[in-house]
Amino acid sequence: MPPSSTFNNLPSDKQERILDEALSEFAAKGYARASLNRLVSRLGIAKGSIFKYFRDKPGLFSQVFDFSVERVKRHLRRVREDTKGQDVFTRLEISLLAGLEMIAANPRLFQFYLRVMFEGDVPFRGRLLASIRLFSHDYIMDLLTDGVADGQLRADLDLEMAALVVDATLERFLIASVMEHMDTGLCLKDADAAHAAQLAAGLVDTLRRGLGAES
Amino acid sequence: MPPSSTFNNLPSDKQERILDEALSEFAAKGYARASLNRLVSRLGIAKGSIFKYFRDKPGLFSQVFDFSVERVKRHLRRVREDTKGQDVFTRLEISLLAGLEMIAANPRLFQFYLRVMFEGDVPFRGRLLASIRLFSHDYIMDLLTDGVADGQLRADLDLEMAALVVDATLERFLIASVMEHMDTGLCLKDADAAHAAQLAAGLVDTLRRGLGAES
Amino acid sequence: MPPSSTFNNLPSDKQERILDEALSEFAAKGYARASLNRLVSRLGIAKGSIFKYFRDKPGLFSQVFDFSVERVKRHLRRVREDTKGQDVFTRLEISLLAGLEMIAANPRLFQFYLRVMFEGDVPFRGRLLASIRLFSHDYIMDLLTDGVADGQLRADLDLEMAALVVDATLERFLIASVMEHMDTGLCLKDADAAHAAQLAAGLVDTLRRGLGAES
Amino acid sequence: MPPSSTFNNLPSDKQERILDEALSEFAAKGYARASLNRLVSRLGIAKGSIFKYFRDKPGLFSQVFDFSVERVKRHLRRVREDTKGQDVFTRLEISLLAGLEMIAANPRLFQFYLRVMFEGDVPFRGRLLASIRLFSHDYIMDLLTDGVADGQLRADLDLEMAALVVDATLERFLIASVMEHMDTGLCLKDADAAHAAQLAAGLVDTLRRGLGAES
DNA sequence: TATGAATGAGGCTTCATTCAT
DNA sequence: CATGAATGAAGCCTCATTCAT
Repeated sequence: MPPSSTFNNLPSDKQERILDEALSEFAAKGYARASLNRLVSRLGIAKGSIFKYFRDKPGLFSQVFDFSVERVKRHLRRVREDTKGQDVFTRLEISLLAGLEMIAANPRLFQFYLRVMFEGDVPFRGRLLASIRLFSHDYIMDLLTDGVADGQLRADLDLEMAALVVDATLERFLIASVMEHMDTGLCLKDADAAHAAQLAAGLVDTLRRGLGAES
Repeated sequence: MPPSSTFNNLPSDKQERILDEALSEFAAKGYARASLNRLVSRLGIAKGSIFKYFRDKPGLFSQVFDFSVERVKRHLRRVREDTKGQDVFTRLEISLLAGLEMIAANPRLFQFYLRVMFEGDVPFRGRLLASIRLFSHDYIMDLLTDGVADGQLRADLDLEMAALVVDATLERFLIASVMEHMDTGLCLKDADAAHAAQLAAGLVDTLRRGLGAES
Repeated sequence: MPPSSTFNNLPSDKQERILDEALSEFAAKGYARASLNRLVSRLGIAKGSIFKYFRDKPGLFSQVFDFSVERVKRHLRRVREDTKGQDVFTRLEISLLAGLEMIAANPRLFQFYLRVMFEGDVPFRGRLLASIRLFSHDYIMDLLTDGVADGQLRADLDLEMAALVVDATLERFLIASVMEHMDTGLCLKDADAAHAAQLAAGLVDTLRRGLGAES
Repeated sequence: MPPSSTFNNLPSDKQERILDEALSEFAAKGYARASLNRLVSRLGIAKGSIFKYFRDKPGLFSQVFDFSVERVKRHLRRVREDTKGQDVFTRLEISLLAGLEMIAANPRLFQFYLRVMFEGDVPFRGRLLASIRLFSHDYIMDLLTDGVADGQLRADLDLEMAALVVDATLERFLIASVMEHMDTGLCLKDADAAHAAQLAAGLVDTLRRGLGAES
């Protein structure tokens, strides 16, 4: 369900402001407890407009999700471009650190993601989680393919399997790094960032030992 | 805040039924979205009764938490008793498997726990999480102390530190094992149980290498 | 509606405690908002008992009223006895001061009285107010009759009329003295007591000039 | 706390009808026992609307108070204008009679005021009473100032003190005149109105003797 | 007789959604 | 197109009263 043309015709900064404020609301309260009343009053727009734009609360939610995930994807795709040609494990490590930075810089996004995962009655839940996993898988698959082409990975590697391992490892790392700090509101503090970087390096090293070419 | 004497004077099967049904509601909907209306109508009791028993929605929640956690504790304490005298790492592995079995047998409990962790405005959140962590810490500390007495652990081991490592490792394992199956409603399927057991063995082996006595 | 025999058979200190605590509740919350739940829980008795004793919330209220007013009447009757033989205006002044003291000592009583006057749906309201006024009238009538017999009052005085005037004057004085202090919770402070006494003297003096014998 | 813009945008006759019906409810039942359910069903509007308009029960109450007091103030200010140039004591007497008439014409208003004074847990009680007292003080002060300018009052008069005396006297008179008729529902009957006017004249005469210029 | 568990009506409040202007 | 007033279901909670034990 795309947003209504009414919404698409809005000046794009207003579009962003609406989606951004909605992200804040969903991240703070989860899907069900998020209040469109609060949202429109913070935005200073009419309540009816939200329904014109997105038809529904589920519609808004879905849109916010796509918008937010797209922000992350854009950033990661750039990382992938910028590191083209480098060693595959270095690229993995840089990607992982980028993820950590994004979480630190904008915890709402990860909070939102966790809500989608753990709240029960979120609309489109299956679709949303699958969409994330798909991107994640493709992203890693890309890196690995490059790595094989450059001879940095064992030639006999089952790429699908390897992607699964890497994906799971990285995601679990991110979640774990967040979980240790749930008490303080899901926000990584600076001190921890350094520590996290060190851990990330170790993690990637482990992967290299498992998947890297022998030499 | 103990439950009111009104509740304590109830026949204990009714007590259990109420707490159990409430656990289901909280596990399914989280704190805020759990509906006391739904609960009482499922229980077939009057709305007022719940408030006589627990005073509050937070009061009910707190009680359900204590009740549920106590069930887990009782079970684990028995595991600890039953394995007394065995090798410390074997005991850790058995405990871990017991945890996995409990999750498989009664996913509501773990779901409830995750809700407490990830939902924002849960009452007593800090206290509740701390209470779990404390038990977890004490439980492992006990095993390790026995292990040191029996010479199964390095004599120079910093027990507090070791307990922290083991605790974190085990908890993360449980959470991870659940997260892989969130899509299907937080329930481990049989096939996965076998796989999980294998992983658990590997995990414990790693710990043995790190903490075990040299011989 | 007298209290049930069940209540009359109670040890009289328990009777008093129940009525006294009920007075507190009614004085603090008014009739409608007074909570029998709170009352029984403060008393530590079963909820059913209240209904056995007094049948109803109105029944309890009526009983509390009679009990409380009786306390005042007893006190004032004693004042009347103790001052027998003294000058009638002195007796009026002493009575007035006694009223002020009672208000200062136990504001709940007067608060309760004001609630009966100003709250809308109080049961038996008419009867209760009439009962107070009747006592008040008879009390003053008694003093005046003595005063006439002793030649302290003009012989041609219309006693009924005079009683009315005195009654209204005194009651208004009490209410006024309380109203000035409503903000502070209906309680006369010590400093004001002195002031009030002075005013009372002036008031009685005025009455003497209007009603007294010429000499 | 002003009423929400939602309310201000309503056609003003609807605004008045809502506030007026709410005044009736509060006057009849007091704050705590006033029922918004009853109110909305009498008004024939949806329950949610009241909360959009006033946010709260306290919010509605506060608004009703301001609205009602404003009506009184408007009327009294007009009296003050219309009598400009007349003798200060005449103006006081007219004002007092105007107050009596308003009470007779619309007893709900005074009943409401008494509820605020005597009910315990009324929100904003302090602020509301103070607001009345302030107006009252300023009103009288105005009359007295004019009186001094015109040489109708003793030149050496302490205006603040005199205002206090007049204010207290008039207010007490109003309350007393109402209290005598509480049994019949706070409504002055016609017969009493005549009597009250006579008393008012006497009262003002007393003030003149105390405060007036000597000649 | 005393108890206290059960009841359900009614209280205030929030919310997503609709629709006339 | 935007607005925002109206709606009413559903939420939590309190209370007086009843009745089986």
